[in-house]
Amino acid sequence: MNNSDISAAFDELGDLLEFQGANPFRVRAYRNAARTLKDLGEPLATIAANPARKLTDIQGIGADLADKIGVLLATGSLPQLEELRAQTPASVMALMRIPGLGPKKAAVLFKELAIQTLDQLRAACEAHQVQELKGFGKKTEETILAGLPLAAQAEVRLYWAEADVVAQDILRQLRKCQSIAQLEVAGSYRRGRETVGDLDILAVSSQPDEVMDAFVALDGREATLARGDTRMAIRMARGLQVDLRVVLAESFGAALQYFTGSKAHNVILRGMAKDRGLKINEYGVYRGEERIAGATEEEVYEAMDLPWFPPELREARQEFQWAAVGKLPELIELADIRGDLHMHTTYTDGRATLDEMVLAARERGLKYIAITDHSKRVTMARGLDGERLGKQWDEIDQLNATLDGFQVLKGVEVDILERGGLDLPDDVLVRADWVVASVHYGQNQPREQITERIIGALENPYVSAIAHPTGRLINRRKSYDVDLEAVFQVAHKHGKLMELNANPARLDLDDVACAAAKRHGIPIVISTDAHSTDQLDVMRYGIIQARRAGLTKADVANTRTWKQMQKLVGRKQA
DNA sequence: GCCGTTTTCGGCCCGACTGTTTTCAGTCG
Repeated sequence: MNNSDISAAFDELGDLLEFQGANPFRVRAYRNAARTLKDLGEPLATIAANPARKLTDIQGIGADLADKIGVLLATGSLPQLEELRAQTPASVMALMRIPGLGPKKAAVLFKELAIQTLDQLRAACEAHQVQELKGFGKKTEETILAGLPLAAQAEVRLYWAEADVVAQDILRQLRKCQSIAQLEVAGSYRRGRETVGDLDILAVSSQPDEVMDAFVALDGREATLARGDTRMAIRMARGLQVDLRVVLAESFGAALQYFTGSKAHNVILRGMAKDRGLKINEYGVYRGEERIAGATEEEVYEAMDLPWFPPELREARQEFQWAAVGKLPELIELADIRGDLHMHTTYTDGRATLDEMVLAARERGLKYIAITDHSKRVTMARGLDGERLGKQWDEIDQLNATLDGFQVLKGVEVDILERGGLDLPDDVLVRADWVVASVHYGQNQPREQITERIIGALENPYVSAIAHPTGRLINRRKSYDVDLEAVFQVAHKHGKLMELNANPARLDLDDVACAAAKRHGIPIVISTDAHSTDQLDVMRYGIIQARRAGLTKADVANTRTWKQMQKLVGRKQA
């Protein structure tokens, strides 16, 4: 079992225990542990196998959970989990996906009416059995019926890039409301998570009713879910929920901090406040009745002697430890990027010509790009053999002769073949300035085989980097089963780079894996994999993911000049 | 279930909104 399997087991235990009405703090302990283990970046098996180390040194892992990790590693299952599963059909857990139905109400439905599936729940509502239950009523029954279709459709989280379009449109519309003094989108959107489940809008106004009227009038609103004095929630297309919170200017910082989260980050922050005899809520920081901070995020954090945290770091991972020693990383910014080292042209499956890509890259302020069209195995993209590649490289040489202050690198995205090895011979690759290698076929091979293929590519002296190293497509396709730890060790040994693919559907290496690669001393290269000129703009999504990983300008290779890059990858001077 | 320089028991972040309630529980973020 790997870390994410064990993390999933703890998450499931938390869900099942919550449904059983267990102590909520016990439930939280399982969920905290699940989150910590998913972010760990080092295999639990490695720690467990080392007698000099203890699993209980991991924050949130005590004697009990350490034992359970041991059992999971040794046997691949957990008796307690099996037992709980037997008591609670998986379909019952789906009841809790209905908005307004939590563990308590779901348990009542299960115990009183023996409801086990969403279909049975619908029938019970239609027979008006549900409204007779204690704690339920006519309204609850209607809410459940209205929520059934939402629970049936799998929970869809939008790509950050998609959420960004909706968020910017909402901001544009709300800015017309005269009574709004300040406006921000908080939540996981502000933290730059790769997917966003809902949007949290924060507005400063002394006229909450006017703001809410503007909110109701938004183009694209499909339903109003709640409306109170200061809080409101609506649903937009694709089931996207948008929450609005209206606060006074004196509370803006506290509210922005609070609604940006993450929840785990806030729990730690509030615990720190409590230790100091302070209380933090969304209105401010309080000592007794007296408010001592709240107008800005900076003063909220300062009240705890903490620096302002970039939202991307607020995941309760490393940020409080970094802050404690004054070593918060200075995160990379889009303007730091000098070159883009993965893109395609009409030679293969790109939609723009070589000249068009160069012009678009120069317009975006880049100093160099690598053209990395596909190799021949990728037949769907009309991949290049040595001869056609040579023709492209001749064209690049001629083009470079005409360019001033900009360089086009002769590159290729060489396919890592199913049986291992690369799709182009070394005598072709040696002539390239930059080679990215990637897996396109045989993605379902077993872990050892995929890992071996990628390691084989890293051992080729002419390969510069591995592109989209896990192959996942967010919401659509899982990662290959690759042992990244083993890959990183070999990459570091041979001085190779790893790509963070900036395409909003890929974004791999992800934040956790990027941070792990950094610990191995591997430079990250953030690339667009652009197949058209406008796709060069996806670079900003990669930057956000890199920031979430805590990467600085120095950690990202393509913030350097190409000359500096060449020293990094140990290739010949052009 | 975790945690500890007030510590090995008794805490564990905090408030808004809804619906079902005559004062609060459940859900949500």
